This record gives sequence, C-alpha cells and structure tokens, in this order.
Amino acid sequence: MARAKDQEKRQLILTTAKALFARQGFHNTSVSQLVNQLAIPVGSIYTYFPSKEEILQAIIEEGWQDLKTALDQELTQAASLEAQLEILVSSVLPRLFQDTDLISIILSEGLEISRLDEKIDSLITLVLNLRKEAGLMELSSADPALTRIRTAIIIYFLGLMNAARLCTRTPLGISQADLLSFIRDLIHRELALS
Amino acid sequence: MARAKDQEKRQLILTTAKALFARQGFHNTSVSQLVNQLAIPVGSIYTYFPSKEEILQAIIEEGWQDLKTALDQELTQAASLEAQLEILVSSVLPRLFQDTDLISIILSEGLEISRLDEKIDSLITLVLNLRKEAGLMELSSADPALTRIRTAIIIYFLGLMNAARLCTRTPLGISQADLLSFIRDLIHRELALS
Amino acid sequence: MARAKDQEKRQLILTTAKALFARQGFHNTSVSQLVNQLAIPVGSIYTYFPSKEEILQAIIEEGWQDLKTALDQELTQAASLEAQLEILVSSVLPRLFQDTDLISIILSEGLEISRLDEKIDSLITLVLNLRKEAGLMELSSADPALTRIRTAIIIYFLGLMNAARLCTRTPLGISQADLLSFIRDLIHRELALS
Amino acid sequence: MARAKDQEKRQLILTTAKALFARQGFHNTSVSQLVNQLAIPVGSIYTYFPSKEEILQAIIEEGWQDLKTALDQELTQAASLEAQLEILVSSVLPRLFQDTDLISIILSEGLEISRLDEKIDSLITLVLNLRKEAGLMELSSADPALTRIRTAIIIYFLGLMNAARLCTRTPLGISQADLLSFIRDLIHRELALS
DNA sequence: CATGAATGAGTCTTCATTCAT
DNA sequence: TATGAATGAAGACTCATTCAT
Repeated sequence: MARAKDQEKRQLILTTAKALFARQGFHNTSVSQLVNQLAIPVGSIYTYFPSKEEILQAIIEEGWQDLKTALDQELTQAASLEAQLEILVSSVLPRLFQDTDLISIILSEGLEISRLDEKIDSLITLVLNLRKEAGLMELSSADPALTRIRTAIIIYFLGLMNAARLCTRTPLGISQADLLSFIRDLIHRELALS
Repeated sequence: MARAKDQEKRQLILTTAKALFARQGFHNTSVSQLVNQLAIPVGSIYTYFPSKEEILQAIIEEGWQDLKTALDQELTQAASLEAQLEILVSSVLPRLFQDTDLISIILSEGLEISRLDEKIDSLITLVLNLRKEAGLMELSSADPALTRIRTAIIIYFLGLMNAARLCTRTPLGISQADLLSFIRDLIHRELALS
Repeated sequence: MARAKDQEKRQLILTTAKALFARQGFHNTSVSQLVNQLAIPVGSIYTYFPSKEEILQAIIEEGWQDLKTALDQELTQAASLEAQLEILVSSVLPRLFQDTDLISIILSEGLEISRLDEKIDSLITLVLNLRKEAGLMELSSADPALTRIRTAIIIYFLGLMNAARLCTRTPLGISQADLLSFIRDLIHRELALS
Repeated sequence: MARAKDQEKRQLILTTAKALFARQGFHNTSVSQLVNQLAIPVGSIYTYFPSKEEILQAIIEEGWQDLKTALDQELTQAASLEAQLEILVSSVLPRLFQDTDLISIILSEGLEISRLDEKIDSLITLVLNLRKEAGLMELSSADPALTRIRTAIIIYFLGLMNAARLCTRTPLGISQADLLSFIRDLIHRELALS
C-alpha cells in the first residue's frame, strides 16, 4: 500500500517536471517551482530522486522505455510485415509524435543526458530486423547500402522528431497528420522499391 | 578621440562564446568562464553586448545571416538551375553542416531565441522560388501538394541539421559526407520526378 | 519537522538594518555589510525578506505600526482629554522622537517607500477626532479653518520629526527636551484659544 | 568667450542633474543617464566636476548661496523692519519653497553632504539680527528664551521645507499658498507679542 | 520519517572613473 | 583638448542540496 502510494507520487513528480522542463527548459525550472506546483515539501523530492538532473534522466529514460515496451508488445502481436508496418505508422509513431514534451526534452538537453545516439542505434537495429523478417538478405557491415539506410533512418527520425516538436509550438503551416502522411508515403515507396 | 569600438574583439567574444555555448550549453556557461577564456575583464563583455542572452542571439542571427548572404551571392552567379543545385549541394549546405556549433546552438535553445520557424520559412520560400525558376507551375496555397512539399522540406532540413550535429559528437556510424550523398540522391530523385 | 522560521532572527535583521540604514543611508549599506555585521550567511537574509528593499519597508511599516498601537492603547486608557494630551506629550511623542533611526529612514527615503502622506493623514484624523471629543464643532471640508489646521499639523509634525533627527546628529544647540517643551507650549496655547 | 560657454555648460549640467537627483534620488541616477539627457560625452562631466558627488554638493551649495545672495540684496534695500518681513514672506521664502527640487535634495541626502546644520545656523543668526534691528534687547546665550526661539526657528524652518516638498509630490490637501499664509500669520502673531 | 529553513558559492550585471587615442 | 571604450570591484540575488528538528 505504502509502496503503491510512493510510486504514484514519484510518477506525479515525473509528470509535473516533464511539463515544466519541456515548456521552460530544465535550467529555467527551479526545484522550488516544481515543488510549489506539486504542493509537496522540497525535501520530499530527494526521497524519490537523488538530484534534479536525475529527474530529467528518469523522464527521458522511462518515457523512452514506455514507448519501446509498447512497440515490442504490439509488434509481436502483428501477424505479417504489413501489419507490423501498419502498427508502426498508425500506433507507435503517432504516440511518440504526440509526446512533444518528451521530444522537446530529449532534443534540447545535452547528448550525455539524453543519449540520443543509443536510442537511434536501437531504432536502426529494429528496422534492420524488419528487413530481415521481410526476407531481404542481410547487409555486410562494409556494404555502402547499409550506410545509406543508416543515414536515411537517422535523418528521417531526427527530422520527424524535430518537426513534431515544432508543429505544436509554432505556426509552420503543417500538422502532425502531415508528418504521418509523410511517413506512410515513405514506407510505401521504400517497400515498392525493395 | 577615444578608442573606437574594436570590432575584432566583438568577433572574438562571439567566436569564443559560440564554442563554449555549443559544447557546454548556454546555461552551463558562465560569463566569468567566458571572460577567463578570453582573458579580458568582465566589463568588456558589456561594452559589446547588453547581456549574456544577446550574445547568444548575435551568434545565431549573424551566423545565419552569413550563411544566407553567401547563399544569395553564389546562387545569383549560377548560370542554370543545375548549377544552382550543385552550389547548394557542394558549397552552401556543406558549409552549414560543418558549422555544428551554430547548429547545436540553434537546435538547443528555445524557439523564441533561435527563431527556427522564421529560418525554415525562408528556406521554403527559397525552394519554392527554385521550383518556379525551373518552370514548374506555382501551387495554390490550398493545394495538398504544397503541404507535402512543405512537410518534406521541414523534415529533411531539421533531420539533416540534427544529424550533422550528432555526427560530430557521437559515433553514429555515418559521416557528414554521407549526409551530403543523401541530399544529392534526394535532389536527383526529385528532379527526375518533376 | 524542519526548523521553524526564527522570528528572533528576523527581528535581529530588522534592528541591525535599521541602525545601518539610518546612519549610512539605504543605498550606502550593502547586503554583505549587513550580513557581516549580523554574522549570518547571505542567503539567510532572503529566507526572511524577499529583497533588500522589503527590509526597508518592514522597518518603516512595523516601526510605525508599533507606535500607533502604543498610541491607541494608551489613549483609550486615558480618562479625560487632558489626560490624553498628557499622554501624547509625555509618552508617545517622546518615544517617537527618541527613535531617530526610524525618523531618519522615513524622512530620507522616497515617498513611495515611506508613504509619509498616509502617515500624516492618519495623524490629521487623530487630531480631528481629539477636537471632536473636546466638544468642538466639526469643520466642513470647505472651511478654511480646516485647511489652516491641516497645514499647521503638517508643518509641526514634519518640523518636529526633522528637528528630532537633526538634534542627535549635529550640534544645533537644542535638545529633544526643548522639542517637547515646544509641543507642550503649543498645545496649551492652542487649547486656551479654542 | 570660451569661459562663458564653459560656464553655461557647467550650469546646464547642474540644472539637469538637479532635476534628475530630485526626482529619482542621487543613487538611482547614473552618470551615464545624466550625460544621455545632456547629450554630451561622459568625459566632459569630469572637466567640470571631479566626481558625481561634487555635482551634488555644487547643486546644494550654489542653490543655497543664490538664495542667500538674493535675500541679502533684497533685505538691504528694505526701508523698515516691516518691509524686511514683507520681503521675507512675499519674495524670498516663496522662491525657496518653489524650488522643491533643491529642497528634496537637501533633505534627502546625508547631513555631511547637505550641511543642513550650517544652513540653519545662518538662518538663526539672520532672525536674531532682525530682532536686534527691531530694537529688542539681545539675549544672553544662557537665556532660556534664546533656546525657545532657536527651537521654534528650527521646527518652523524644517517643517515648512518638508511640507513644501511634500505638497508638490503628494495630495496632502494643502498648497504652497497655505504654507505662506501660515508664515504670515505666524510672523504677525509673533510681532504682536514682542 | 517528513519537513523546510539554512547555506554560500556562484550568478549576471552595474557604474564611477580613467586614459589611450 | 575631447572622447567614450575600458575597467573590475562590488552590487543584489539565486538555488540545489542538506540536515536539524
């Protein structure tokens, strides 16, 4: 019981901090502002997190983990490659792009903190696995095609993340729906080619 | 007459601050760290800039302006559309992607400061103009094709910027040359279509 | 439970700041000088007051409030008008004139801070009430006699305050006792007239 | 010629500084604000005054000197004691009370700077001389009547100065004309007595 | 255990005065 | 001589974290 309540409070801290960090930036958000919003005493924070920075890290890592867990779950339930792609396009990616607070934080903070490179690596691995499942032959690590794929994934992923963030903050003339259309087109085109 | 304001010193402040802000972040760089590195007295900073934040803004705006000036100059000297694209791919974009410090700063700071949206807008205008010069008919503002183009530009631009930044900071397995190849392929493919 | 905010420390800050501000002026007294004198860390000041200026305001408002509270208390205990005047002359005014630090601060700082006008207004109200209690008829707000009384109160009050301040700082050849004699004479004369 | 122009500039600095110091306070007025208002270079100030504080002192001393010079001149031209008092009430005092900027500065700054005590002393001497001219016998320095007169002068003078300042800054319900009426009444009453 | 006052190194910025030009 | 950039000590204030209660 006590544990459950603790976890709830921990989650509440995370949620509130996430909104604050995303809108004002990590450095422009003070711990006291956070506790004011939460209406809890300052000391409380430090029973859940050893430092302000670890709150930031937890937001990023746990947010990303949630996404990955959902992805894995939905992907294993999919019958075919087509179904898997459909899930990607209709379920997982929209969920990621909707979480602009998480995206903002990941993109704004230092690489050491967000560990974007690790996240991209795992994404590349995922795509490569899908390729293999699709029956395409594996690429040797020296193959220039591998580099091309890797490059494309990085550019598309980062471009989409950043675009999703900007969409909600600024009048760019496009919407999140347009981003999803872009992905759908992209996947269809790529599949037709291969 | 008194000393004239030393524009070289102003530039030195800008250059040093740029490197510092890019590597450590704006908030993790103190004014005293900056003046230590420059070996000038604190007050000097404030004869050239009214605040720390205005240094940041000058870095972004002047850096971007330099790029645009170079772009405009080189573009007007190009004889054909092909030559213009070649300049884009071989000269201007490489220069932008090499300036990872500038990119880092633009992408990491708040929208109000970096005004990324304005920069993207001017980029879209540029591309639309190139299209017109190429003899393609103009798109009405309601045309879904316009939205598609807009979306693509945003994604590619942001993706490339971010990828260029990551390349030099983290071992992602790709290089800036790969990014340029990506662009080259992209342009050729798009031109073939049109 | 954490430490309770120490009201004694707050009072000590107020007392020390009052002496410093009165002798050196608000602007010539730095926060670090204040904390040095108090032998407490800088931050402590800011757990009790939001800013240096609010210390000044607290000194003035609380000092004035103390005086008014004492005045009200003693006045209600007085049996007759004569007793009330006696209290004024023998107890409350001497106490005010003795607090030359408070007077100095009130007179030296800006009107927005000291709100001298409000203080004078409440004094005029007090005197008018005493008049009424004495059975004198009320003056209509257009009556020139009201303006005369108002003018006299303002001049006497400000003159006495300022004189009290100067007495202790400079060799003017008069003492606080002389000021009290002046008041006593004044009141007797005025009462005889009315 | 050159000297005349210099004196003009010096006077302009004094006039501008006086208005600024009176309205914002000495410490809240920076030298650069002053030179901005004057539209002259910073260095210029220091060819006329050795420091910011000496500007303040010049404002006070020269302002006071002007008043005294005018007073002496007009007083010696007066035929009778009545004429002298009339001059005091109708000419010199109104001029002093109108110069609320000067009064503000004198009353707000430290005693060491404004040397209020010296000014009061010279005022007492003046009144004592008038008394002597009026044929009243001189008072020995031990005479309690001397102390009474001295006290009264101090209180009236400081009270009127302060009241004049407050009148123009705050809605106290009285005007400078009321102050002059007060003085007139006072003098008539006192003369009737003696 | 929960609390929030206490801490002090560190933040950005100011500004009267000087002096190289 | 006139100028205004240069200077740097000093200014008020912040804030993540600790620890006495």
